[in-house]
Amino acid sequence: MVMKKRLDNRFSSFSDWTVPRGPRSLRRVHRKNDFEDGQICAIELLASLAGKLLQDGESTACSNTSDGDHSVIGTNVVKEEQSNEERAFKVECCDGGSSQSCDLGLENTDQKQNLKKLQYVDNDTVLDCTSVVVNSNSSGEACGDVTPVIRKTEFEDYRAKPEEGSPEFVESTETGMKIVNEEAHDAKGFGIGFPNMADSHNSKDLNKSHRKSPTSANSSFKTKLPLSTNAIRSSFSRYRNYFKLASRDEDEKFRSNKSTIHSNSFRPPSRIAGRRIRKLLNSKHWKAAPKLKDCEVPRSEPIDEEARNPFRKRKLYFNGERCQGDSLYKRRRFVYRSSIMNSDGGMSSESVTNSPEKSVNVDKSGLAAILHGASVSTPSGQQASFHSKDAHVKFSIRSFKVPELFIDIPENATVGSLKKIVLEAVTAILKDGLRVGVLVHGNKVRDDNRTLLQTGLSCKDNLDTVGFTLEPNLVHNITLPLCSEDPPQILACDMTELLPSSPVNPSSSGILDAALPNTILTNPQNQDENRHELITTSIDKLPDNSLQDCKALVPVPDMTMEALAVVPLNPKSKRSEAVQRRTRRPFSVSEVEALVQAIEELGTGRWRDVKFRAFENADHRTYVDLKDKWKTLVHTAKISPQQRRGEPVPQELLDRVLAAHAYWSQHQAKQHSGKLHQAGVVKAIEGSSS
DNA sequence: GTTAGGG
DNA sequence: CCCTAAC
Repeated sequence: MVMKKRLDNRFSSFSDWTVPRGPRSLRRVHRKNDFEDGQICAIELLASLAGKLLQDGESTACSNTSDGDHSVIGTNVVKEEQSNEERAFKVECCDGGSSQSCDLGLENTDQKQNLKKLQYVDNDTVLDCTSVVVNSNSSGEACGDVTPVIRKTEFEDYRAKPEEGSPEFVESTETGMKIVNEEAHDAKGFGIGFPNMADSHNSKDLNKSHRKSPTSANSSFKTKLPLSTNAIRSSFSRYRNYFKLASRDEDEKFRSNKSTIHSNSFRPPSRIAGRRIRKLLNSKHWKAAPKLKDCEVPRSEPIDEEARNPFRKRKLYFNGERCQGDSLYKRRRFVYRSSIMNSDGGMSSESVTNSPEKSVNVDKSGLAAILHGASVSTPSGQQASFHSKDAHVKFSIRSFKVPELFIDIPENATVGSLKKIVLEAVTAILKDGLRVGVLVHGNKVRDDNRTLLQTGLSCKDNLDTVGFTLEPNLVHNITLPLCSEDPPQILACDMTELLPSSPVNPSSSGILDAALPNTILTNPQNQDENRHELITTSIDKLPDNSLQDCKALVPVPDMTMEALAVVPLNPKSKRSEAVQRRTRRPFSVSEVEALVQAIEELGTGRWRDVKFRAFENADHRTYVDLKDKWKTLVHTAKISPQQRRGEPVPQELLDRVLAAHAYWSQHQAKQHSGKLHQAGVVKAIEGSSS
C-alpha cells in the first residue's frame, strides 16, 4: 500500500514537472519504460541508490530517515515536504536526464542534506545512463552501484534499434564509433529508416503522433542531445560517441521524432542561426561572456581540488548549469567558441553556435591544419613505375589551424587565466595522439597501401588537392577515466603536406564520421615545441588558482562538422577565414525521394513546410538546402543523363521532379497550395510519368 | 524568420 | 552551399 502510494505520488509528480525543452520527449520515453518494463529496473535503481546513499551517509552525516517516512508518506505534511524536495531535486536534475534517475531522487531525497549528494550521484548516474559504452569506473563516485542498472535499461532501450546484438556495441567507444561510421557510409542505413519517412508523408499527422508517442528509442536520444547545451554536452563529452552510435544516422537522416524543431524557443540551432550568432559574436567578441553567477552551484569539491585541477570543477559547474533550464538554454547563445590560429597569433571569437544538431551531425571534426606553401618536388627519375623508390615528394607545412575551442569562462576571469586555458586546451588536444588522414580532392584516402603516385600526389599540380586530417586517437577515449572528461579532440587538419608513411589505419579511416567525444581538456602536460607554435600569444604564468574561475574549456568536437571541414587547401583562397563552409553532403536517393514527395504534396514555395514534413529530423538540411536541392533536381532532370554527376538519381524520381515542377509552376503553389491540390498533383504526376 | 534567386 | 534582397 505504501508502495503504491509512493508510486502514485511519484507519477503524479512527474506530470507536474516542467522540464524545459527537449527533455520532454525524453522523459516520455523513460516514463514509458517505467510503466512497462522498467519497473524493476527503477526499483533496482532505487535500491541501489539508497544503498549507496546510506554508505555515503556514513561520511556525510546525513541521516537516513527514509525508513521513517514510509509510515508518513501519505500525510499531507510529508507530502508537501516531499514535493518541495522534489522540486528541489528537480532543479538539480532537470537537465533532461532520465526520469528514472529522477525517480530515484524523489525516493531518496527525504533529507535535504542528501540533496547535494544525491544530485551528485544523480548527475553521474545520468551521465552513465547516456554512456553505456564508456568505462564505468566512474572514478569511484557514488554512482558505482547505480549506474549499472540504469545503464542496462538505457542500453536495452535503444539498443534494439541501432545495432542489436553486437557485443562490441557496449564494449568500447571505439567500437561504437566504428559502427556508426559504417552506418554512415552504408546507404542502407538510410534505406532502412526511410520507410518511416515515406509513411509519414502519407499522414500529415504523423509527425505529431510521433511527438506524442515516440516509439523508437532513438527519439530519446534525439531529444537528449538537443537538450544539452554546450556546457552540458561537454559534460557528456565522453558519451558523444554513444549518442552517435545510437542515433546519429537515424536521428540525422531519418525522421526521428524531434519535437523541438517547431519551437522557436528550442529550435535546434540551425546553421543559419549559428551563423547569425557567429556573426553577432564576431562583432561583439568577448562581450558576450556568459554570466554564470546565477548558475553557480554549491560545490562539493574542495577548493584545493579545484585549484589542482580546474577542469574538474567544470563538471560540477555543468551539472549545476543543467539545472538552469531555459535560462541556460538561452544563455548558450552567449557561449562562444574561439579558435586559435597561429597565423594570427591570437584567438578570435569565431562562433557561438552550439547546436545539438551539430554535435549529432558532425562527420568530421578536428583541428584544421593548413599547410601553406607546400612545396613539392618531383624527382626527375620518377617514372610511371609505381614501385619507383627514387621518386620523392616533398612537403612542407607552414602552419596549422587549431580547431575551434569551446570556452566557457566567467567574466571576471583574468585574461591570463584565459590564455592559460587556451594553451592547455590546445596542448591537451594534441597530446592524446593523433592519426593523420589524407584527403585528396576532399576524399579520404583510406588505403594506406596506395602510393603517392597512385594517389596522384606525386606531381605538383595535384598538391593543392591534398589535405590532411588529424584524427583523435580513439584508444584514448576508451581508457579515459570517467572523471577526467577529457576526450581527445579531433583535429581536422588540412595541410597541403603529406607524409608518405602516415600512420593512417585504413580500417579506422571512418573515424571522422563519428563524432568525437566532446571533451574537457585536462592536465595538458605534454607540451612540445610544436604545440606552442600554435599559439603565438604569450601566456602569462599564472598561479594555479588563477584558473579557479574557469568554468570550462571545452574543445567542441561537434561543431567539427563545419569547423573541421578541411580547410581549403588553396592558401590563397581563404586561409584566415573564420567561418568555414559547411561540408558538402550530397543528397541520397532516399532524401531526394522524400523531398520529391514532399514537394508533390506541398508544392514549391513552402520550403519550411517541406523541411518539417520530410526533413524535420535531418538537422543538417535546412529549408534553404532543400530549396537548393530542388533547384538542382529540376535542373538535373532537364539535362541529359550523360551530363549528370554525382550519385545517379533514379529516372523515376526525376520524372516526378519534372512533373511536380511543371504542376506547381502552373498552379502557383505558393498562393493556394492545399490539400485540394494534392490529389491533383499526384494525379498529374502519375499521368505524366506513366 | 522565410522565400527566391544569383553566385 | 553561400549570400542577400525582399517580404
